[in-house]
Amino acid sequence: MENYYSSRQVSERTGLSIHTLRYYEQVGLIDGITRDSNGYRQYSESDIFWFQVLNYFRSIGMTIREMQEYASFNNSEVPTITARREFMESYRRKVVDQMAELERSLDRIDEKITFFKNLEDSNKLLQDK
Amino acid sequence: MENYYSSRQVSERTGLSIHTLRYYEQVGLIDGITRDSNGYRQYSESDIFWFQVLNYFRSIGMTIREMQEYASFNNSEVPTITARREFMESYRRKVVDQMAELERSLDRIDEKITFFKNLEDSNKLLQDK
DNA sequence: TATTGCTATCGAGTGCGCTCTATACTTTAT
DNA sequence: ATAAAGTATAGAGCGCACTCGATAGCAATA
Repeated sequence: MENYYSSRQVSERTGLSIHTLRYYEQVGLIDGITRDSNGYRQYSESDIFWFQVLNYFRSIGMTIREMQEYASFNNSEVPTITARREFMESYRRKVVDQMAELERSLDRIDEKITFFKNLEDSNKLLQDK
Repeated sequence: MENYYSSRQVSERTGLSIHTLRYYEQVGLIDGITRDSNGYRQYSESDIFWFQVLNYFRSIGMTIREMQEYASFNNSEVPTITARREFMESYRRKVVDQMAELERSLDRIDEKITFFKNLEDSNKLLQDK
């Protein structure tokens, strides 16, 4: 009595394109998808849930490679909650690093803007003479 | 009495690879580079200065397209200081937007981490019983 | 029954920003 | 004189994350 869903339905429920669903399968982000007698994919509820997780990861800027690492916890025998938390904490640090990098860029942009403002001011002074 | 520099020299002084120098020329980020009798490029001091500006832009995450827009000020007749300042202010806003996006990601990551921590805590409680 | 529409696979194409390869000519060092 | 090193062009390749196209089988509707 399990419900199955077509590619189209999963695409609509996850916001991922049908092509992306298959692409994620191809790169090993999801497996074990059942097929009907015609070879059509039958996605389960838990497949949809997993795609939603992947979509969440995508939305926070995670790379495919990083998702693959996370996905490997699914096939693991050992307890994975802690591993998952640590993975997220590690990813959090990457995001913090990215923000710091942007912060540095921002400072350098501000210097540039100040530089141009000073130029504009000197030009104005020249014209006032 | 102008000094000229070879690709290699410019590469060393700017930190850009020789291939990147030519690539930047190819996509129109720099032009008017003189050649010697054998067709070898002779970069001027101002070419080097411009490459350093481009490298700065690259370091703050600017795309080639954005650099091209900025480069167009070089060939402009009208006063460009103000245009350049406004361009940088506009780019500044993009960077601020990117930071806000990362900030949102960070919040969502923290939720996830909290979720896992709660799971770990309940597991611990179960084991203590 | 015919047409439309959904699904399948495989492989190519896209956009970004390089990066590298192949081939050929020139310059410099031994 | 020869070999090594530098420069030139044109075009291919790369890594990422899709995205699209071609072709074909299967399904639902008029």
